[in-house]
Amino acid sequence: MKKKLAKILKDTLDLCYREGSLRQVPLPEFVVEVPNNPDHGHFATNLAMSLAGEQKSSPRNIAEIIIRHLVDPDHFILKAEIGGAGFINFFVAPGQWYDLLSHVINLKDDYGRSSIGKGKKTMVEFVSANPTGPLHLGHGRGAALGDTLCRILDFSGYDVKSEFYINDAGQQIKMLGESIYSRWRQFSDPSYPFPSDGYQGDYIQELAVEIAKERKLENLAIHEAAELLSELGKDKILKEIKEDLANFRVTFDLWYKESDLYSSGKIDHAIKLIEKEGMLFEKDGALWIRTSRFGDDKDRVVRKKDGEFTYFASDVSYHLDKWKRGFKRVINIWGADHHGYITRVKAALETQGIPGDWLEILLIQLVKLWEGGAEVKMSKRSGKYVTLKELVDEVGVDAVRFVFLSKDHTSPLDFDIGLVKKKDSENPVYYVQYAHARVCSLFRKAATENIHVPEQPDSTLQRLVVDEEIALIRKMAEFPSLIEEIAGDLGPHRLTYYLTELAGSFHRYYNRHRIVSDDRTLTQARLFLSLGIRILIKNGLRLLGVSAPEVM
RNA sequence: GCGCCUGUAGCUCAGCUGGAUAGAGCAGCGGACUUCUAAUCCGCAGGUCGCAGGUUCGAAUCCUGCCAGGCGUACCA
Repeated sequence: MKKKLAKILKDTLDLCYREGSLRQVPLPEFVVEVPNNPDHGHFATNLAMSLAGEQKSSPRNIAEIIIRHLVDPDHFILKAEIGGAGFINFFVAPGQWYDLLSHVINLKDDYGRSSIGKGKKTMVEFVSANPTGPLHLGHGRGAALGDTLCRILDFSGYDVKSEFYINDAGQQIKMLGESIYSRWRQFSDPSYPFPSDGYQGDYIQELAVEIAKERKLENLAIHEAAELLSELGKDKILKEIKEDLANFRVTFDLWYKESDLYSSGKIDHAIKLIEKEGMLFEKDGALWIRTSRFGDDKDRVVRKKDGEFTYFASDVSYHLDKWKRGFKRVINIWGADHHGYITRVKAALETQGIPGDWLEILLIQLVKLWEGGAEVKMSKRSGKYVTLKELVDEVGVDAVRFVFLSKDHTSPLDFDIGLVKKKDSENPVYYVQYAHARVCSLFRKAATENIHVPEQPDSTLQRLVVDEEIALIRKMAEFPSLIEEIAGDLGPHRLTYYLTELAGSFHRYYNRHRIVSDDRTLTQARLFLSLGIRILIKNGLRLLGVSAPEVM
């Protein structure tokens, strides 16, 4: 509806230019928005104010000219007024609202779907946890965000793929094997030393027990055993990670192994490409990329003097590979502690002429865990952190996803276990889900009274005249543009707020007005309205990966 | 030192990319279930938007400088 209004305004300006009542100037930026104050109409625009400078006339004057010339062949606008310093406030004709509600009901699950993505090939890479331990809450936050972005981008017409990058090469995997080996030896010899920076969690012992049952470790040399344990341990942990994610309603289209970059020679190839551009040099026995040419503080090592590639090397080659695979929009979700990495990766890509804005990196700020007023320190190595699985088992997928998604990812998330553990109430997700269940209950009630709502909305909609009813429909109208905006700015937390507001408006309406009553046509009209609410909540929750229960 | 993120009600956070009187949820106080689900609703109270300048018709939002907190600044991954 905002778009329709914007078009009317543009047509109106054209008319004014042709007529000479306004000086022809380039179209200024202006917005059509929903005012907070209902007295300010259903929609408002600042068009006249943003024209004022170029027109050398007062905003209110211009507003008056625009209102007088409004090009509105469909009688979309009921009335237009000047407000404040020069806002134009629009009141939309009631029939438009009924049309919109009908539209929602007809489209059902597809209401809000769009094609603005134009099939653009897009990748969202997220979680990408090292297969050296179970997922923690930070991973969970990234998982919820990435998964929801995929759902929203897909809904908005992007050709989107989700990918998990598996760091299955390098030092940390070696350390995993050594850690398991030590724990295994300690079963028979408690004094056997444990690596100082080994993985501390209980899961290491569990893996040792499990693998010892499957394989004979006794006959192997230390390094052979450790290598075997690396391999098997990594696979088992990865399997567990996949299960935890699936349980969290997160699935991936693609799993990409770091080790494949080595075995396929892609790292060597990437380095050759960079060398070809003259951006590679040798110093102190190591190989460096001239990332400082592209905004980095200093140059970075890709191959150490011991001949091993750095993690940075595989990351560069990984991203060059993403480019080669033809992705036009690439979104990475990283932990905030990786932010120092952004410039150097982008710099390395720029040596190949890949523009910096091709890669969108979202940094997830920390999830801080509180229990009983004290902070619970999390550390991947300590093994003391609460895992995603533990939290999900305790609170449920719906609550965890909703809470994770309800904050902008740029701000740290304080997660009070005690509070969220409570399964009964106090959790915003229940507020939204309850509205959905309530609507379902209304339909059950109506059925017992032998009231059946036709498939297609009809003229009874005209019985919807109360302010709250129009406000609800107006709220529904915002959904498609909200989804479009989120597909652009990647801030899905706004959807959780939207749903909370929508549910709130409905709860308020429900408490104030009787829906199923003796008045048949009114009942039918209100059930249509409720159906619209149900569709919106279900669609919104689906995009968040949260269920919409019919009974609570 | 340098870089990134953050600072809005007692607490946790929104604030639609510069708009009209800054909003929710918790927590506090007071109300509403013989009536469609009270996991709900209504009311009260709570703010120098970290501080100081600047940009303009207009700033929580943009620019600069401070202050405070978090994270990062490896030939680690």
